[in-house]
Amino acid sequence: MNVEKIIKTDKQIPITSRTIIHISLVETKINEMMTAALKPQGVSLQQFNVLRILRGQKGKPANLSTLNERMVTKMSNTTRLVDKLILKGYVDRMVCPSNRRKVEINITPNGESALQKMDKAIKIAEEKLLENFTGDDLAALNNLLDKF
Amino acid sequence: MNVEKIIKTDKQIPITSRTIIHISLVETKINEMMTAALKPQGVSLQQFNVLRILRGQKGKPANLSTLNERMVTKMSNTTRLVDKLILKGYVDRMVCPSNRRKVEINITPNGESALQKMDKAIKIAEEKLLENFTGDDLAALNNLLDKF
DNA sequence: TGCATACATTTGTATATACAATTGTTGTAA
DNA sequence: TTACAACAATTGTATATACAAATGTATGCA
Repeated sequence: MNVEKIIKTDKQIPITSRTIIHISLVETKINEMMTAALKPQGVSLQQFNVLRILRGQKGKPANLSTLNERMVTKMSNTTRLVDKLILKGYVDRMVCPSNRRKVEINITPNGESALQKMDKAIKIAEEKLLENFTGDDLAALNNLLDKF
Repeated sequence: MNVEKIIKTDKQIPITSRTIIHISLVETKINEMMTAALKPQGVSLQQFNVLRILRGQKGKPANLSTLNERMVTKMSNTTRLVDKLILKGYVDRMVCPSNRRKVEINITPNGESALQKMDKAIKIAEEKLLENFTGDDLAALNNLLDKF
């Protein structure tokens, strides 16, 4: 991790920036590894997250606002994200009968079994990412991140 | 920060994922605040980083590979990033006379003064982001992030 | 009933990014 | 010298994302 190198390029960068830059670098690394892990399944990280949320619904359909609330994405993208999952046959979408403004999104059996494969790949990637951490480290890290 | 809410949506998400998701959420928050801070100056976070690197060169021109090495971006984007900074008059680019495959990129006086305004805006955003952190917290956080 | 307003989602458009292929330049070995 | 590989940057294309505007639906109220 080359934080120091970046900081040192410009003496006028304040020390507090180090943390900010460091987080950004770590996040980039995480993103790259997760994306690579999901590549064989042909889904993006965001698509994977949608599938996980849907599984957590346990059959109860989710509408777009719910998905959006639990994700890190903007509303306009959620529509297109779901579009792509439909194309892959991993979810289906229908107009909510009780309120036709809403849509109901469900994970398909096909989606569930694909998700299981993704879980395995993600788990391996995570173990690799976190190999230097003890349980206490992780707890401490979470506590610190909560301060943001 | 709504990490728990996300985790709880799907019981099958392993505990270690909490940290990973948490970092991603924090990074998103940082990104949003920094982007908002830079908006009045009309530059993206990436463009700001290029300008900082160029300032650190102290007049010595940087070529694209150098910029790229110190950034979190892919090569193909660096070209277009610099294109935009040229349009704004913040940097200039010329073919390197000693090796015509390379280019030399410099920050302009115009760019330097714009960068000073950006520094101020970023500093304010950072202080807001880090208001709950002590110096020890920041040191601990950096140490933990180094384990990635 | 009719109309304004709020809600849920979608679409349009500009910009950003990733990845692969391409261009132009240099170094080097037959 | 020429042919070929390596290098540095750029371009093409597909996909992703942000933001604003538009669509269709429901609700409240005169």
